[in-house]
Amino acid sequence: MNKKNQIRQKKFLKTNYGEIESPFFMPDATRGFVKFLSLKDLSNINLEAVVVNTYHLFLRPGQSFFKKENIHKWGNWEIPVLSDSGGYQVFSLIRRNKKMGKITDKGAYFRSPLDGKWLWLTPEKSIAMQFDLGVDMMVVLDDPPQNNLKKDKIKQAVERTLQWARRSVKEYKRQIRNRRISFKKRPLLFAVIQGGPYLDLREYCLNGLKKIAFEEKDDIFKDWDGYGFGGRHVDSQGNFMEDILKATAKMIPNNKWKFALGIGSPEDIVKSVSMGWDMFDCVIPTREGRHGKLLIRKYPKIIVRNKLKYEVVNISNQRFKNNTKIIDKHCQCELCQYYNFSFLHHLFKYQDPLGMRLVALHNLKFYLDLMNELRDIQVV
RNA sequence: GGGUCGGUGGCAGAGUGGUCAAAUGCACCUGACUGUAAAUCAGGCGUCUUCGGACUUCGGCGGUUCAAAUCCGUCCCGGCCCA
Repeated sequence: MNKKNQIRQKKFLKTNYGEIESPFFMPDATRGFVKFLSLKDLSNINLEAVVVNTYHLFLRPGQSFFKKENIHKWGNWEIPVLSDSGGYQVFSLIRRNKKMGKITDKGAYFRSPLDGKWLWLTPEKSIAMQFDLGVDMMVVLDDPPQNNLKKDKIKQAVERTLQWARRSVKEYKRQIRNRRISFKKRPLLFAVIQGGPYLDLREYCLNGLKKIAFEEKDDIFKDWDGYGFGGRHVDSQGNFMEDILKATAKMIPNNKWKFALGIGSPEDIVKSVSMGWDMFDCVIPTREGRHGKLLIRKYPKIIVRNKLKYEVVNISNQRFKNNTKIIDKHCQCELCQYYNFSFLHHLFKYQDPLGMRLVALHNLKFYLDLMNELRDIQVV
């Protein structure tokens, strides 16, 4: 470790379901479960928190279901659960495909991909649903624009995000009051900073969010618990938008949690941690795992100047047919303990769910190990 | 032995004179995936290529035709029916 490196200040996020040390990674359990992975699988790799999705759980099993159940009891989640607001679906469903709905100042009007039914998602409904879910951390509904839109369109999305954030806080306070939740037991509330690739818009958005917090401040709501980086963090070529991520992290007060929504690839995470981002969630380890992309760490495990040594291989490639080596003899996951490249390749040639599960699990372990490592060093 | 239907690219299976290097599916090869409409999606899949094309293919051989996977003859092989 060179002299510029310094021991990172230990930070712990306190939730109703325990503390998590920063930085940490949460897999996406969008529909209330991490695809292909059981609670036992997840506990075997010491998973610390998950992200569920308000929109998807709204569709099924539905809000009324959660009037009687909560996500912890129902899904038997004994770790902190964060719910995303459905804001990303405003982007991924509606903004990317107009047939899927429309966005108005009132909220987002979705056509369900499940059965075609229409669903209004407003900032208020999103917050109320997140209370019904009984999660430990929640995010306000936001409007994430494509990065390549004209600046005035992105400004519009920022304005809408701000307006929605204010309505979200009001609903948050209303819910806390009605449910008589103590300040200590409250779910944490995250705002989302939009602004696309424009730093001045990001700054404008952050200032707007701070202003809302100031104006809405009372004995129930003191301030945002954290801020998320909204929208897309990669440009149209898929390059990580390092500068804007770095500048945005710098603007956020250090006593606030910095949530890098949807980030990202292992190297993007390493960079983001060095910028000060604390929290991450991403579908890469699980989705790409199911698609046969296997992350393999290289030894010795060192991270120098934000460079992480690892390789990503497609296990379906013919070259693995006869490779009977163990995948990573240092890895403690089920895949590396019991199987080899060749057998895994075989599982994928038959598209057996076992292969998909094993790789998703392995990749997730890769991410969790990486986060553990990043806790011990301040990467410069 | 007689009759009849059929033999198409790794497999299944379209096509029945030119628009056919030949639909489609599977298999195979490769790539993409970043707050999950994703066990999904995209591309390639005869040979060679200076990426413009060039060359060899639809059981074998031989014809007809300007032109044949497609029509005719014959042979080989397979299914079914009759002896």
